[in-house]
Parts: sequence; C-alpha cells; structure tokens
Amino acid sequence: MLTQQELVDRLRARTVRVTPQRLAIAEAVLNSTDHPTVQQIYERVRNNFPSMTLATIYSTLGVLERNGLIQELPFERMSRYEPNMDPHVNLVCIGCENVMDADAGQEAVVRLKNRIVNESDFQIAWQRVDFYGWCPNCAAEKRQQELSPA
Amino acid sequence: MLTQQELVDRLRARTVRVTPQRLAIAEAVLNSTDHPTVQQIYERVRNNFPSMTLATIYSTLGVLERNGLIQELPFERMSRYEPNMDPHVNLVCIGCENVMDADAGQEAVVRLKNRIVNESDFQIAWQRVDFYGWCPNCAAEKRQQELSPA
DNA sequence: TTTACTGCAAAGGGTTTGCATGAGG
DNA sequence: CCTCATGCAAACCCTTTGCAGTAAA
Repeated sequence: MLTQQELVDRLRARTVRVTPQRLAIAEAVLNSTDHPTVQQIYERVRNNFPSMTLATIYSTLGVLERNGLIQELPFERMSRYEPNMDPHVNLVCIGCENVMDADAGQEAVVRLKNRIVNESDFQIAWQRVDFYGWCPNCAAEKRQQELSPA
Repeated sequence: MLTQQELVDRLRARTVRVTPQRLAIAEAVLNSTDHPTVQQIYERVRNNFPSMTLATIYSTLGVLERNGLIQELPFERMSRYEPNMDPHVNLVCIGCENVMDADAGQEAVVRLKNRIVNESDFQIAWQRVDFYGWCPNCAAEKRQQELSPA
C-alpha cells in the first residue's frame, strides 16, 4: 500500500509529470490487487474527478506501462492492468472473470524464467503466467447448473 | 503434422460438422507453429477459398476452441490462436511480434500446474505462460538503433 | 429432411486520435 | 514560458451479429 507521497516519488523518479488525475489513476491501479479494467479504474476515480474521461485513463495507463510501473494484460473482451511486476502466477476465473495473484509459485516462476533466459536466445523482459479455471464460488454454481435439467 | 483424414477424424470425434472451409481453417491453425492471427489464417486459406470471409473464420475458430482443439490468445492488437494444448512456454518477441513455442520448460510448467492445483482452491482448466522479450534479430536491430543518433 | 454452416453487410464496443484549452515544472 | 496533460468528440478496427441461401449428416 503506497502512500500518495510514495506514488509521487515513484512518478517523479521516472520524470513523469504529476497531475491530480494521474495520481488518482496511479493509486487506483498500483494499490490494487484485483487487476482492474479501465472501467473499474474509471469508477474508482470519478468520485474525486467527475469530469475525467476514459481517454485520460488510457493515456495515463500508457505512461505508467512505458515507465515499467504496470503491465497491460489483454483478455478477450478488454485489458486488465497488473501492478505486480515481480514474477508470479495469476489465477483467472472463467466464470466471474476475476483475476487474483496466486499465493504459491513465485519461486517456481523465477526458476522457469532463469531457465528460459539460459536455454533460449531471447532477451526476456517480463512474463505473464495465467492459470485459467473455476474459483470455489463459480465451481459450485457450475455443479448446480449441471445437475439441474435444461 | 496432421493429415486431412486425421483432421476430419478429430472434428468428427467432437461431432463437429465438417465442411471444406472448416477443414482448411483447421489445417491452417492446427498444423501451424506460429500462433497465427485471424488475418494470417485468412491469407493461408483464401487461395483455395476466394469467397471465404472473416466471419467464417471467426465462427470456425470459436467451434474449435469450444471443442478444446485450440486456445485463443488475446494480445493488445488482436488475438492469436494456439494449437498446442499441452502445458508449455511461449516466447513472444516485443519487436516483430512473432510467437513461438520454447524448446525448454514443459516439465517445469507441468510441475507448476500441479502445484497450483494442490495449493489453490481453483479448478484449473488450462494455462498460458508467455515470456516477452527480444528475439535475436530484433535484439540486434534494437542495439543498432540505440547506437545511432536520434 | 433437418440442422446448421457460409457469405455478405451492418452493427458493436474497447481503444486511439486530433485538437483546443489548461496546468505542471 | 514551454511543454505536455486533460477533456471532448470522432474515428479506428477487430470482432460479433442477423439473415438468406445452401450444404452436411
């Protein structure tokens, strides 16, 4: 959980011009753990900035990504934004479409990355490790639906 | 490299109605290793089917995905299609945007998957493991550009 | 014969762009 | 002050949808 001052410092360190809007957007995504969509960021920010438009959010997210602070995660319908730049595993629910970091597997992803660095001729910059499945809630709902007649 | 007959058998095994167009599309993606886009599939197929439209390709890819034969891989600009349903690592070049399977890491991904299955409360269905970086060609070009004056 | 696929056109919707105004460093 | 961010509207483009005709099983 970064404070506003820490956010300002991180932005200034990259010579990113700091505006109130950018600070709110940066806070909404960098202090999140749910891999928010642009719409979700919009909803979290417009209480304080009713006149802000999606164009500003897209623009700011591009700045944050080009400065290595976040990573865009394209999905079928829309992109989500990842503030955790460390190697890790994401759990993506096929039902409710929620995305969360897995508790386990970080070291395994680091080892896998080292192996790819050593055994491929690619210069690796970052990685995306997504496991798709059913969260407990959606798995239960799915069982219900499969039992009930069509 | 599946023969036409093997492709027909795989489709019929899923009770997918086989048409000449579907056979051509299935061959273009299932016998590929470059994770083609819809446009690339279109270009590979329209020699034999000049009247085919993108709508047919999208429709067929949806059928193949729902039957577990391929997996859609959303990227920023557009989706690519993955015929390799086994756990493995993809190498994605940030420069030329080519995508290829890594030679190494399959067993590591399987182990990681088992671990996530055991240590999370998700029912895992499949996974996407992408390493983003610079292929040898694009890494060389990037070095050139960084040396030359702006 | 029944079901559903193909091709064409149009619509959908997330994202990008152009521009005038306004604010940060 | 100069550069660049914001907000608004319009454009973009990948993808989906509706429908009439046609082919697979």
